[in-house]
Amino acid sequence: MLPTPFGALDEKSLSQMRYSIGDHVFRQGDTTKGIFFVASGGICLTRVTESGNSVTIYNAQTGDMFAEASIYSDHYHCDAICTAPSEVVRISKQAIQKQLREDTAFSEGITKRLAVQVQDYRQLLTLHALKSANDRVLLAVELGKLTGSVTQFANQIGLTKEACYRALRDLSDRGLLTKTGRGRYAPTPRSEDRLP
Amino acid sequence: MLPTPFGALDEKSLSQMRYSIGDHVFRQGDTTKGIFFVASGGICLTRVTESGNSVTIYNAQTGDMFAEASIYSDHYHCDAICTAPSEVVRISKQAIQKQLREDTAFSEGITKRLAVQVQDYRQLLTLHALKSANDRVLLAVELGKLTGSVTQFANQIGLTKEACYRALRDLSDRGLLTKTGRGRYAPTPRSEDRLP
DNA sequence: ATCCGAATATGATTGAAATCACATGTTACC
DNA sequence: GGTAACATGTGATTTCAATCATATTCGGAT
Repeated sequence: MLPTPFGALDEKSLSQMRYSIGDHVFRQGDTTKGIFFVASGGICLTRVTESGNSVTIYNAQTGDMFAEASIYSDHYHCDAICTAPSEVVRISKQAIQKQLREDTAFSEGITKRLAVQVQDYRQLLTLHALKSANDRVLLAVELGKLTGSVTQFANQIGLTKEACYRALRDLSDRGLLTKTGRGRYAPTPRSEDRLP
Repeated sequence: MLPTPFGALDEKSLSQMRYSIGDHVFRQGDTTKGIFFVASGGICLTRVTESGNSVTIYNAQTGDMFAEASIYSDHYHCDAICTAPSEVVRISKQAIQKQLREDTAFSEGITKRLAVQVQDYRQLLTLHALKSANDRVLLAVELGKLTGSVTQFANQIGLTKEACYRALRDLSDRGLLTKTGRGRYAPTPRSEDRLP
């Protein structure tokens, strides 16, 4: 089932697609055909900068949507690349625009989604503003950003994987993080949280 | 003046407030009263994570708005703390909700504003992802970010002012930028742009 | 007119992350 | 079972931005 408010849309405005690792869902510059929902798998949104660097701007996992803002622009501004065998639902742009005009609840839902996205980006920017690798990694882990691989995590927070591993080890040594498995780390609960 | 489309709102739905350093604009858990515009000063949004740490999620400066998503939730999910003597305009939640229902242009304006912000934040994130000071400064100048003081510019793009001055000089020496005055730099037109 | 604070600008030093290199572990696939 | 691809993890070295220091210029207040 699609997340609110997209459940209100007609079946005809949806297309089920399947992708393999490395497949492009769309490319930077393509004309916008709609927005997407990851039924299963993972789609990574990356943008190639002028200097040739590829930066991850969002890592959509099962249950996530992506390219929501494309309703308001003519072309995609990033690449969407499949990182795991995926089932993706494409929601037609025309259908969304029609529903926006005719259904106020739908319109409200869209606005809420965008507001949340703005919050997420502000959070990411705040993260990138931290200069120390330790500070950055600690905050990112506490915000729950370390879900997949450390490599992806490192890319998302703007560090090399090596710097990331080192920071994770250092923070674990200092007791600020707890290593819960190979490549798995969690924040160590603060003393205030424990009962006396 | 408030950014579009908030100018459409009645004067009665706005409250001008003044805060000193350390004052709370609102607290995590407070019932939502509206969204905010920083007329001058600075407001820091912090959140207490599950592990008990207090983390900064956004640092709103003069001209920024914050807590937009609170229109759609009953309680604020972070603290808003004043970091510099500030003038803040509170925009009533009820007034916004009323306007959203009754004024389609206003509703569309909100949505477009959020969509534009999403694009802007993506651009800023792309900028921050560049590791080299030269690359970052060059791209930022090309994007027209250097309008006010170099000090502000440096802060915006996540570099120290010293690193910024050095990059500006280096890029000028290499001919990629042109110094147009004290603290003023502009991109050197590429050869493709000049007529033969 | 002059005093003060902030911005501009640059030089010297240091420190931390990038880079390079490499070993091991894990998973998927033939 | 073998191997290819990739993730995890760490050590050694280099690079480059942060930091510290200092001089000059500009604008606003007295």
